[in-house]
Amino acid sequence: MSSVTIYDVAAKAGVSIKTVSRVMNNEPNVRPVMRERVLAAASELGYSPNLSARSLAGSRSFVIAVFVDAALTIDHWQSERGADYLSRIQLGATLVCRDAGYHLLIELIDHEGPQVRQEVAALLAALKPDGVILTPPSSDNAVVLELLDRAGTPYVRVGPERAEGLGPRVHMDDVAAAREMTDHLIGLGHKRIGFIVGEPRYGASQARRDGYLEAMRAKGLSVPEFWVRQGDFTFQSGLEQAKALLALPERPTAIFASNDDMALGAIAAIADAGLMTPGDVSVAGFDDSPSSRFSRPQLTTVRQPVAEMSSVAAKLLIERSRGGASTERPVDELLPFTLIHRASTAPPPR
Amino acid sequence: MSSVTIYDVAAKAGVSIKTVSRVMNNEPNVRPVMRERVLAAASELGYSPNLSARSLAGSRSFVIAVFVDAALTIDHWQSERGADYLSRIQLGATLVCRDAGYHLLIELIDHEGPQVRQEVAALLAALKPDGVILTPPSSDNAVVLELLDRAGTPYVRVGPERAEGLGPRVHMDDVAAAREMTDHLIGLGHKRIGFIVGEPRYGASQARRDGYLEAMRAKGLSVPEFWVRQGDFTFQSGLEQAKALLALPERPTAIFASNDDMALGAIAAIADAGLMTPGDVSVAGFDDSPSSRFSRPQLTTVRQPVAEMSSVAAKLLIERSRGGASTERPVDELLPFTLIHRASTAPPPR
DNA sequence: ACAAGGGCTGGCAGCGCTTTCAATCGAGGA
DNA sequence: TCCTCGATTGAAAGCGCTGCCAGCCCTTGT
Repeated sequence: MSSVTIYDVAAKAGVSIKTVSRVMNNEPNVRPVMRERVLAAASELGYSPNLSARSLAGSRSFVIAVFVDAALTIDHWQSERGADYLSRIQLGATLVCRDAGYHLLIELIDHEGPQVRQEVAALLAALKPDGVILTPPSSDNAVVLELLDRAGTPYVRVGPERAEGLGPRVHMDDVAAAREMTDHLIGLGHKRIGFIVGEPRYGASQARRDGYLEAMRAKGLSVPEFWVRQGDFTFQSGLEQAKALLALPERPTAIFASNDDMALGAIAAIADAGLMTPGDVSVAGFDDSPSSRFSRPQLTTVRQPVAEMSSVAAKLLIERSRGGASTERPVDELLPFTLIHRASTAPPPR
Repeated sequence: MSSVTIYDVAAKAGVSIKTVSRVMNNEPNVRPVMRERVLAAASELGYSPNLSARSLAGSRSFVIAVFVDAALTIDHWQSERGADYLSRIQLGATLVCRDAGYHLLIELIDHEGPQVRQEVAALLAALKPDGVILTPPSSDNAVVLELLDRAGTPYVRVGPERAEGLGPRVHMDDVAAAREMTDHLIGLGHKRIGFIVGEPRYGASQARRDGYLEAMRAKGLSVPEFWVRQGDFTFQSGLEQAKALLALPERPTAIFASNDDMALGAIAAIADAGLMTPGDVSVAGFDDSPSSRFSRPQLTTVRQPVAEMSSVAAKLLIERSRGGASTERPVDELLPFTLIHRASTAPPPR
């Protein structure tokens, strides 16, 4: 109940509270002897500085906030994608925060509607976080970015659609990833490769399609318009669009879906059509979601460095909150993806 | 940068800061006229009370912390289960917090090892959260519970193993759920029903097995020991244990796995054996994880009210932090589960 | 030997709020 | 009419810490 304060430690160590403060903050200009004595007293008393007091008195709050879209979370919280993506984001950030003595605050933001401005402003005013990690679609929300800038709160945009000039970002190269996966399929001998596009509201959807198209064209393969189908990241849409592809007179020998859920849908469609994966039709996904390993056959897919992105983001923010000013050039971290070759892709039937 | 303080609002409204404080906290004894005037001034200035200051001066921090096991998160963060469970926990709690003006803090706790005590103590001292939501295995960790009690921090245990007497809890009846699912299988005509137990460190594993055994015995069906296989909640273990079951001279006509991942493993094993689900062998799971809908056939499973549990937990904590003292009898909320009948269960082959 | 420049410590004034308690104003009761 | 009580307001005292600055000591330079 009655917790240990800095005064208690100071008294026990026989120093002033200012010295205790110095020790707790790892400031220089404290003799090792003093430091030891204070540390001993602190640990004996089980002292831990009060965050609110630190935040109120000083310029740091030791809090990193993560902005997550409310509608998205609620709509999609049952889908593989949402849950998985968010967990990974959190894992990366939480680990970094814990090690640095920071704390992670999750905030649901309602991006639709007119109250965003007020909501976010209130949040920033109340919390004064040392940094904010923006997940899509926050990463591209003009209002949010403006308020953050105006409040002077450092932030990092994770996986944003729009390019530089909008503040620090940590992302991966969706175009290259899709291109490489397409190259992989072409390398196996596929020439007729169908593509299922993701939910158009996500920038990643366009990027992945572009990568696919680039790779096809680079190899001189024509891409009839009806090979590129519009999905929405759900299993169901993958199922339907794959069915449509399979119904074509000259059906594709491979299907590349922009995420794993849709790829699983495609595998289901292939099975429903009495065909085999990858014997008759290869399937590639994107995300390396947990279920990509549970499917039969296991899915060839692209692993996104989601946890890594948020952990880099958290590190940047913490570093900055410690270091003080922004001495650096604009941050633009590009993290590597990985192609995961599993069993769902193989050479086309000859 | 320079934010709006209570003084600014007080000045603008022509009242004392105390009155502004009263209005912001919805305290009684403020004339409607004053209240209006203050509210107007506050909204014009875009004022939002500083959380740290409130927490430092007052007795509330407006922060609810969620304790999550670190090892679990890291080990299993790739598995369906971990990610899904956690997201749901967070969804429920975050929504409630947002509506109540509270904030959700995620804390990774390292339950193994000797430093738990110090780690948790430091956390509580630093944060002074108004409440803590304990997820398994925190829900049953003696050290954590003791520290929480000693610090006087209210908490709610979500889905704990051990029964009452250990503080408030919100949970579901795993035994009944497993019993009902088993009854469902028996009702379809199955008599030889194999069971795959989950990771033994989880209380839910025992509970579900017990429910299965109860149902079998209640119907007078004997359960040879080798029908009950030890898994560990992973797809792989489900696959292996199901293989073992299928290899039995008189193989079961149904397999009930204590979670969906293992159930998916069982479906894969059945397919590998050249058999059909549910034509030859029915499969039931537990969790209603996203991928339970993506499997072919779609999985019959039990939906746990995870988001509901955490949302109830958050509500209880917020209520208590507002209401003040603990006037109530020990909290013990039992939330209903739901059997989800999908395509993986059917009558046994005759 | 003396001044200048560090390294090390403590003092003190808040940070922006809530709490406690005192003060003021009316209305109802003796 | 005077007193009491409740409803309203405000003043002052911190909450536990950090930022700034003054003061001390000991080293170094000349």
